[in-house]
Amino acid sequence: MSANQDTFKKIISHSKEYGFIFQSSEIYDGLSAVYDYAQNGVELKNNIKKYWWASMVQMNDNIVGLDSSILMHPKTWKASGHVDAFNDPLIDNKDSKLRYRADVLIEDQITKIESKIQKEINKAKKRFGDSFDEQQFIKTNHRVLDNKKKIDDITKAMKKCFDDDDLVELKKLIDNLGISDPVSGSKNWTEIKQFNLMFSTKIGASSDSASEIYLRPETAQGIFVNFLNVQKSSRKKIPFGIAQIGKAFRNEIIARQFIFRMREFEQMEMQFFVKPGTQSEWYKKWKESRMNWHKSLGISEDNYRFHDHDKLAHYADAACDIEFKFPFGFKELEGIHSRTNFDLTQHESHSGRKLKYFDPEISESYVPYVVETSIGLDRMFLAILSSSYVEEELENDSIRTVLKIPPFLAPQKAAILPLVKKDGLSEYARKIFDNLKIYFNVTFDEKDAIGRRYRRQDAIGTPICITIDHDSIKDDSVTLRFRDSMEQIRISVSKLRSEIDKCTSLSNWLN
RNA sequence: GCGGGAGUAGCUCAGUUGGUAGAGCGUCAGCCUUCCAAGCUGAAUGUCGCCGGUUCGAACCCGGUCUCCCGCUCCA
Repeated sequence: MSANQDTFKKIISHSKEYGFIFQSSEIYDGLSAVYDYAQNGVELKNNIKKYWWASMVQMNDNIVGLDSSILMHPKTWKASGHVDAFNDPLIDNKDSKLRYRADVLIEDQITKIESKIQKEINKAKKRFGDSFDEQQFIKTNHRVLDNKKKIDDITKAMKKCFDDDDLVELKKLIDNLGISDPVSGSKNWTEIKQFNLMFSTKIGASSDSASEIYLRPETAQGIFVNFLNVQKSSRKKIPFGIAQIGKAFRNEIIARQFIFRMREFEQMEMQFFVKPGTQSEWYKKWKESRMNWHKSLGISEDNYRFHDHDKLAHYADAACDIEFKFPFGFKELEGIHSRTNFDLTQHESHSGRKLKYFDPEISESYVPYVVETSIGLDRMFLAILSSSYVEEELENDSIRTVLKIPPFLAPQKAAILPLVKKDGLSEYARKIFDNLKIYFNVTFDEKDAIGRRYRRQDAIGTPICITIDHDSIKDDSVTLRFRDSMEQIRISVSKLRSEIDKCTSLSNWLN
């Protein structure tokens, strides 16, 4: 096991032990790839949301928020392309243990036949030289015609299988074509199974009137279908953006790596609507802007990199990921996509409604282009957790486990700790706690030796410990002990609020 | 979904050829302590992942199943 995997295991254990993340329905043996956020996890997660929301919506007067529903009209997913793209007929090779998309295997076969035809043409070209009439050759050569017919038959057969949803026929097609595993050459295939990555449920309580509906596989479509409503009611002019935080659902074939790939997950997305032709400039701007946001967290910059997409999705004219160095390697944390006008145009044609913006500057209407920033909240959570988990060796050879979470994201901002329980220290400390809890998430602990209590707070990432001793009662001063440096300073009780605020307030990180 | 590994207290793990369920840490109660874990006393916590089989008897053997980890595979 590599050191990184070891660290990853420790982080998973730590998450459970200190109340960050539990597996869903654990007492029933859990539910695969579904997790719950516990008392400290929910605070951290909420703080990440707050920071993102403040950075995007509060700090940009041309971005507004939205909270659209998880359930949407079924036509949404037809328009977006998910109904087609998220349905894969998959087949396994029993010998090589490899899995393929059945339609891709058949298409590969077609490509092979096409190259046969091309070879035939090239051969003839050589033979006949300048006098070669390619069109005539294709029309008359029986080998070319045979192969053309083959392709035609296969295409038709495949189309029929998909139209009829007939996977048995599709399997027969693979057998009849003698398709073998490109790696092993084996023709020992399993049956074809249909995988639908979208969760479906029924809307309508009575079974006869109920119709199938999907849980959204991404939050973006909720923004697109509301585009004109938001634009008109907010009176925003292009360029402007709509931001949203919400859950999305994917029935992943495999879902692994803790909260990195879950079936129920949360996205923080912003769709930025721009004038056609200006998209690449905005794409660049948001690419840079989003990377700066990540860097503002103070996590080592070596942990981030861009990954520009070579193969673009059907809707995009440019796309990249911001990848983060998770314990299991660099993986996608956020995507920035130039989505063109694909989504809005699709919704126009499927809904029959116009989704055009009238641009007063040029007195013309158009379907805006869209630049999307989309970040996985759970991945962001994991990025922060895994990069802030530190095991420090101290001078006395003891190990200190500490979560060096950016202070404004920490679940608890401060812990109030009476040095000893007696002599009225607890009562005095309790008063301080009651005064501070109005403004911050603070916690109170009087059990065990003071050093151990510091370690407990280190383990959940509390940036400040406030220790009350015998002098405190005399002169109203307390000791502040800082998580990262373990340094201590003495301050007056009256300055506590401003001191904690200075260290942990979100507003210090904006801009 | 396939292959490999694993599942015993909150955590990390012991558990002999099948014979009454264990430790350390943590947690809780109390004592002692004026500043960086491991001082003292006591306590709680387990359907040994789950179901079935073999057996006089199963944490241990067998079958099934669930979950997790690793590798494939898939991935807007």
